[in-house]
Amino acid sequence: MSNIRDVAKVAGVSIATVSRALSAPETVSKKSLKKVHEAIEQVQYKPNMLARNFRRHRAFTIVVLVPNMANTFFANVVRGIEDIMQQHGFGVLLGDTRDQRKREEEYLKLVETRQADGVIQLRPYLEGDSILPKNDIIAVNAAGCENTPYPCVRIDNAGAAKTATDYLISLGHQRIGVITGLANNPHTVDRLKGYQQSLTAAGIEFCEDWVAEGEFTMWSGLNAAQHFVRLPEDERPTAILSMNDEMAIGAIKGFRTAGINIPGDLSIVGFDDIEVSRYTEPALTTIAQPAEEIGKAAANMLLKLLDGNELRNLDYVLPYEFVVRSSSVPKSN
Amino acid sequence: MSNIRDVAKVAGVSIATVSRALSAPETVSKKSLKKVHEAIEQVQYKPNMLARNFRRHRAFTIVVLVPNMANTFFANVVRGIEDIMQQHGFGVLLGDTRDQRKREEEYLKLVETRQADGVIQLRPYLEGDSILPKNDIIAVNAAGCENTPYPCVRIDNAGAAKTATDYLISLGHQRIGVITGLANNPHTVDRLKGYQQSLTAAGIEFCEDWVAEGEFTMWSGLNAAQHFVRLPEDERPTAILSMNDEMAIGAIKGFRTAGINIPGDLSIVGFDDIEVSRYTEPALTTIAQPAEEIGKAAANMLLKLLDGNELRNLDYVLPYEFVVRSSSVPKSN
DNA sequence: GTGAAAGCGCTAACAG
DNA sequence: CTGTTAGCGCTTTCAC
Repeated sequence: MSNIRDVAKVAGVSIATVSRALSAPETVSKKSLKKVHEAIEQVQYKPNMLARNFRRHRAFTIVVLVPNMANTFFANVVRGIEDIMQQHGFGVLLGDTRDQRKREEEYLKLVETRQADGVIQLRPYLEGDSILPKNDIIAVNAAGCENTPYPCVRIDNAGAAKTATDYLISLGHQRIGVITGLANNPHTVDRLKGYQQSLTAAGIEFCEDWVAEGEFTMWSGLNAAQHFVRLPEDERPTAILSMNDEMAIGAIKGFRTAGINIPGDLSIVGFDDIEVSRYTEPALTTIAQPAEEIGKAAANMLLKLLDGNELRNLDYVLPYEFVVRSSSVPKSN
Repeated sequence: MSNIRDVAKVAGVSIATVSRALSAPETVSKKSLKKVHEAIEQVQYKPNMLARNFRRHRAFTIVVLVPNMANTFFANVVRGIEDIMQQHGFGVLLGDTRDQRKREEEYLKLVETRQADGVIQLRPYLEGDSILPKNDIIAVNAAGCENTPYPCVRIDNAGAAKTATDYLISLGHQRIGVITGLANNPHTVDRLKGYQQSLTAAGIEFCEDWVAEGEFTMWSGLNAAQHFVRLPEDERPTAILSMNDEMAIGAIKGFRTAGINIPGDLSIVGFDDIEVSRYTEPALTTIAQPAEEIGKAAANMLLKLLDGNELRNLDYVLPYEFVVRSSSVPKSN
C-alpha cells in the first residue's frame, strides 16, 4: 500500500505538494499537478482517509438513530439523509436502536469518541426519556414533534390529525375512533391533540372508548380493531383515525376478520402514506408525510451545524398532504 | 477535550500505562489501573477513536451495499448485519445504491481508502456487471444466488421456486404464470429455473405468454397483472408465482381492478414473506426467507474474514420455509 | 509492570 | 507556487 511519500518521490515534489494537489488543486501549478497525478497512477495511490480524518479532527461521518429500520417511513427518511450526506462526502452510520435506550447510548458514544461528527435522531423528543440534546453533541431531530429542545424538522402533526378528523366529520361521521401509539409517545400526544381539537370544533364530545392504544405496528393495529369490535354496535365508531398506516393495515385485517366491512361499515384513515397504502384493499386515505424531504432537510441542517453555522430556524415545519383514497366514505344512511 | 497525556499526568503514570489500562487491562497492576480510572473520571477522558483506528490501521467499520433500503426484505437483512456488527464493536455504513452502479463504486471507495474494513453486498452477483469480487477488498454477498464467485450466504432460490410451483400444480393448476424480476437479474434466473423444473417434472409445456417481467416493485407487479388480463380468458393462467411479495401485492391490485377475483379466479404465491403479506387481502402464500438470519450469517462470515481466518464454507445456504395462506386455492372446477 | 521513544499518514503553518 | 517541519493522539516495541 503506497502512501503520500511514495507519490512525492515518484513525482519529484514534496509531500506537501501532493497533499495540496489532492485537497486544494487550485493552489498547485498545472505542471506539478500533472506530475502528481501521473505518480498517483503509477504507484496506485489511494489516500488513507483514516489518517486524513484523524489529522483533520473530523470523521466525515454521522450516525442516524432510528427506532426500527424495517418501518418503511423511517427507511425513507434515512434514504433522504443518506442522499444528502453522500453528496457532501459524509458517510452515514446506521444506528437501529430497536427502541432500546441502551443501544441509543451505545451509538451516541460514536460521536463522543469522534468516530462520528454528529447525529440525527428519528425518535421524537420526550422529556425525561431522551439522550439528546447533550453538551458537545451536534444533533438534529427528524420527523419529531412540537417543542423539541434542539434543531428539528417535522410536519405539523396536530394539524394533520385535525385535517383528517375534520374530513371524517365532513363525511357525516360522529363517532370517530382513534388508534394511537403508546400513550406517552410525543407523536401520540400531538396527533391526539389535533383529533380532539377537531371533535371540539364540531361539538362532539370526546369518549374514552373511542381510543385504542397501539404501538405503531400492524400487529398492534389488529389488536386495536378487536377493541372496537367488542363495543356494542350502536356505540361503535363509524370511522377511525389510525396514527400510522401500519396500524391501519392491521386494523383493516382485524375488522374484516370480524365481519366488518371497510369502508362500507367503517371508514378508516391512516397516517404517513407508505407505499403499500396505495395497494391495500381498500386503498388507504392517509396523511402523506414527505419522508425523504424530511430526511434531506435534517441532513442539510446538520451539515450547516457541523460547519459551525447558526441555524436560522430551529423548528423547520414541512407541509403534509391529505390523500383521499377509498378507505373513507360518507357515513351510511 | 482531554487526551491520553492529560490522563497520564493526573494519574501520575506514563501514557503507555494509560493506553494499556484501556486496551489490555490485565497487563497493568491493580494499583495503576485504579489511578488511571480515577484520572479518566476526573478529566472526563474519552478516547479518540479516530486516532486509535488510524494507529491500528483498522476502521472497525464496514459498509453494506443495498439496492433499496425501502424494501422491507433488504431492511431486515441489514438489521441482522447491524446487530452482529454492533456486538463486535463495528459500525455499519449505509450504502443505499438505488441500483446505480456509480453509487456502488462511490461506496466501495470507502473500503479502498480505509474508511471501512470490508463490505457486504446485497445485490446478487452478475457476471460482467459486478464491482465485486475485487482484489484487496474483503467482501461477502448476502441474499445472493448460485455460483457467486466470493463468499455468499443465501437460500436455494431455484428449489424454493420449484416448491412453490409444485404446490400450485398439486392444487390442480396447469396454466401457471410467473412474474419475474428483470430478465438478467440472477434471482430471476435462479427462480425461473426452479419454476421450469417444476413444469417439466409435471409434463406441462412452458409457455412464453405466462411470463411477465417486473422489477421487484409493487408498481411493476400491477403492470404485470395487466399483461395477464389482456390474454384470452381460456389461455390465462389460473395461478401465478410472483418472484417477490411486493410484485404480488401490486398484481393483486391489478387483477382486482380488472374484476378478477383473488384467489377465486386466480391463485397467487409470493416470495420473501415480508411482514405486510400476512395482512393483505387475501393473505399471501409465500416463500419465507430468513432475512435477519441471512444478515447475521453474512456479518459473521465477514468478521471471520476480517480476522484473517479462512472460511470453511464459501456458499452458505440457509433453509427457506413455504408458508401457505389464503391467496392460493385449488383450481375451480 | 512500567516508561521512553518512535512513528502511523497526513495536514497546515511558515518561510522562502 | 513550493518545501520544510512540527505535530494530531494513540499504540507498540524495547529497555529497564
